[in-house]
Amino acid sequence: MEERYQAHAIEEKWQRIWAQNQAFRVNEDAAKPKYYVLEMFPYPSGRIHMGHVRNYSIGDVVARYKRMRGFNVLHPMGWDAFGLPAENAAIERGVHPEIWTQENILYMKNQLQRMGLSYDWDREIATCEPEYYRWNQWIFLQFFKKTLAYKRSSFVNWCPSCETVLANEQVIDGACWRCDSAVIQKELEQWFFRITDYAEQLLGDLEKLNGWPDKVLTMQRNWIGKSIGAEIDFPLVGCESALRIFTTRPDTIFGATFVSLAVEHPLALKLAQGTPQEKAVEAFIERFKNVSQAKRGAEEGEKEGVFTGAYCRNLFTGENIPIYLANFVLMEYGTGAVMAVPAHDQRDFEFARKYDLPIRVVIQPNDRKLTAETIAEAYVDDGVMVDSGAFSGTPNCPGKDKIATHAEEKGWGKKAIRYRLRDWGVSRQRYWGTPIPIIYCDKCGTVPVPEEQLPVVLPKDVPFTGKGGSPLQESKLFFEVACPKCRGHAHRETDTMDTFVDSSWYFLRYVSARFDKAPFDPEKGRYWMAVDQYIGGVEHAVLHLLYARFFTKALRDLGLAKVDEPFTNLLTQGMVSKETYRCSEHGWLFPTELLGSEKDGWQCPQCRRPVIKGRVEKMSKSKKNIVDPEDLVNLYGADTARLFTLFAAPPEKDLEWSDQGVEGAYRFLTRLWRIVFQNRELWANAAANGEALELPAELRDLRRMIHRTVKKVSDDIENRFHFNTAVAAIMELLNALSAALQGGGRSSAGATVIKQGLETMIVLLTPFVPHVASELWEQTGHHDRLDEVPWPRYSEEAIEEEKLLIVVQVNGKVRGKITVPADATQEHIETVALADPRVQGFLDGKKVQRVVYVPRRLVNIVVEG
RNA sequence: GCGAAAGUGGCGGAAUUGGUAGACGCGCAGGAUUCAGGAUCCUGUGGGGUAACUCCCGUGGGGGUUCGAUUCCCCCCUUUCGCACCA
Repeated sequence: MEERYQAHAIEEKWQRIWAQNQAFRVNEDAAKPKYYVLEMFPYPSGRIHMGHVRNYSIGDVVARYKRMRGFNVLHPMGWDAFGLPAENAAIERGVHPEIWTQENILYMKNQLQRMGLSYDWDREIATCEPEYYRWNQWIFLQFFKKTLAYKRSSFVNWCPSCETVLANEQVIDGACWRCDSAVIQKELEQWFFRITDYAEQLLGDLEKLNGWPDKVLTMQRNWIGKSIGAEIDFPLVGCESALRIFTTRPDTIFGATFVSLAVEHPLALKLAQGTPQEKAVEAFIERFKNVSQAKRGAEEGEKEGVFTGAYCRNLFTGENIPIYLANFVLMEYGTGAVMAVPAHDQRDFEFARKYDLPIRVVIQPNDRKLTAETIAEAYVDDGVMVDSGAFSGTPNCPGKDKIATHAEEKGWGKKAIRYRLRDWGVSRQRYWGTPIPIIYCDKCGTVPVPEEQLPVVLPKDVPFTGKGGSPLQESKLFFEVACPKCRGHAHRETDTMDTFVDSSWYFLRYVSARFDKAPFDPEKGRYWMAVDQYIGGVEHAVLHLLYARFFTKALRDLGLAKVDEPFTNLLTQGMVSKETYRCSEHGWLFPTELLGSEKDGWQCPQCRRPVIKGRVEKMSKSKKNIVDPEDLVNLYGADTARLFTLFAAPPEKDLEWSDQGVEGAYRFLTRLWRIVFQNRELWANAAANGEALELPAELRDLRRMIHRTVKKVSDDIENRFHFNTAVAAIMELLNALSAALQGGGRSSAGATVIKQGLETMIVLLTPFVPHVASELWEQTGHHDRLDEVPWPRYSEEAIEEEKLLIVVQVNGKVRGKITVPADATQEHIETVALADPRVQGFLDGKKVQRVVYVPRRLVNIVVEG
């Protein structure tokens, strides 16, 4: 090795050593505490991006730290390998999705390995392999048995021109991504998972997740959206049946002056038949039925509706009230019908004003009196029920339950709880996903594929045209099949599963990645689960994390998983962003193509107009502000890439890219290398251990700093994940050691302490920059591998200050600083503080009213005036 | 509109329970070294006043609690994110 820091040679060397020694392979070991750290696995899109580098650097610090702390660490990696881009590549370039995916995996695996990430690669999985997705199918069959998987008709995005189903991300502004035709909603039979069965548990168990960010918990809570209320019947006038509504405000029922229905409501058209309103209702339904809910009220929530011509009875008031269709009522929530209380619901209020419907105040606030004529908006807060028959005078909160109870007693309805959460539609009319293991027989109907016939393997002989329905229909070998029950003519389900299914249990697969009797070995699951630390982007705060929680609970109820929750602690890392440049004429520009200079202003290479330095934005191709990690590693090495992303910001915050910041990280490593390398003789000459030595004051200070750095770095990693401050503390230690080395006149005691400081620093750096740390460890004569060295300990005694710096304030302003022995009494400290000449100047003979003493920190002298 | 988080030097960010605001890094300035450039090392670096010890101001703005507030409370402004008609 040369005296110069050669990142590439070092990194290749250590990656080879780790691979040869299988350094990060783990097995169950009852003797050690286990620790399962997991980063969200990537989609093999082709190349890793900065977000991956950041995510996996954070995870690797945790994994390496815990290993050095004596934990048996499971740190696996795999590939979320099914999905749309592979199929798009097939359609656009004629590459088979499998080839495309496997090539990407190979390339990206190499990129990850060049980062020096400490994965147990023996446990690598790819969800597109039959050995993996057969268990998706197996789980589907268990769900099917328990009716957790069921089929019903539902709407999909449909491009009439391409004649194909579109995924949500293929719909751009309501148009097809390929041909730009308007997308319509088409009804298809689809498979669903009954996640709503678990709504209450998914909500309740959020309480257990103390290690999750509040933000994510709130998002999940809102997504599940529990509402407590009542379902109440409003009998139709001139008809036997009744209209059932759902409300969370039964206390306002005496103010219900009409009822609103969703346009999809089954009775919407029927009610109008034979009335003068029939034509108007038909037109209204026609107008809105193909418009997605998001667009229906796009114009500032403009409320629109139409009278159906029919009436129903409010059983509480005995009145007959009109039934309207309204654009803002959702068929999917509640019953698709709501009682409208204009005085106490803003939407109903606007609707009533627009269509001149009666407004009746039935809740009065305590501090003023509302009248229907004077209110400018709905009153939605609490108060006392008025004009509510026998319930008048009741505070509205208990009133909610009283009304609901009354309705139950009379047989008019029941108490009800509703969730915003919908069942999870898992059918995709796609090729590159897990085939749904179902067979349709002409005689026997829907027949599950027998478990012993799994996996149902994806056929290879499929054309990728981007037209028509699922490509699987085109494979005769796949499609045509004998019924497992009657051997008669049958065909396979051609839908595949949503790729979120794959990622809903992959963390369980890692515990026994090659197990072939079940999705995972329950014994190993018992040892490793739950994931102690999960790390990934906040964009998965709802869907992926909710589905994974659902699967864990469902697999627990099947007797497989033994935990209620999959992820004990969750860290959501911020995104990586960078400044952008744009020209008013030519849009976003790469910084490398700009003309001019930072100082004199940049110019557009095409039109020479001045370029505006845009905002700092998330790195994206379209904004042209991407930095490719591969370039970074080629230029500086993996350790620099890791160090920069860890040092520039704490993990949960956004990280703003800075080329100069990268230079700074690299400079630190070269400096570290140089200082250790140039002082190698320390290891030949210095005594082994400085702890027992009698040291002069300045060396005691240095030793104290070494111990304090160990404490600081340990705390920052362990308790806060604040790697930036941990790295800063190590930098400070290097600065102090460097100063001590330059102090000259090095005594043998000094050499011993400095050597110990440098060694400690190398060990502390291991989780962050494992390659250069390992190499320096070896260069300084160690024969053990650094990743197997235990994490350093600090001693409370060595951290203890000998002298204290006490701040002296006068009336809360710092006026002096005094140094006292650590064991000085309060009395002594106050005396010294008052005697300080600068402090005296501010006291100026004024009367001391009070002296505040904060132990070991400060004295505040309060004087008059 | 509702909900959440945040606002600190030229920049990224420190200050863990109310106790020296600006650690560490970047940038910048000066110096050393060098034929020169680069690299490296040293010193300085919130703003203002001062010959100087020192003093005044300063954590988005305004008020409050406190001996003492970046930190706690109230009001306002800005930014980011999430949900957006869920009855």
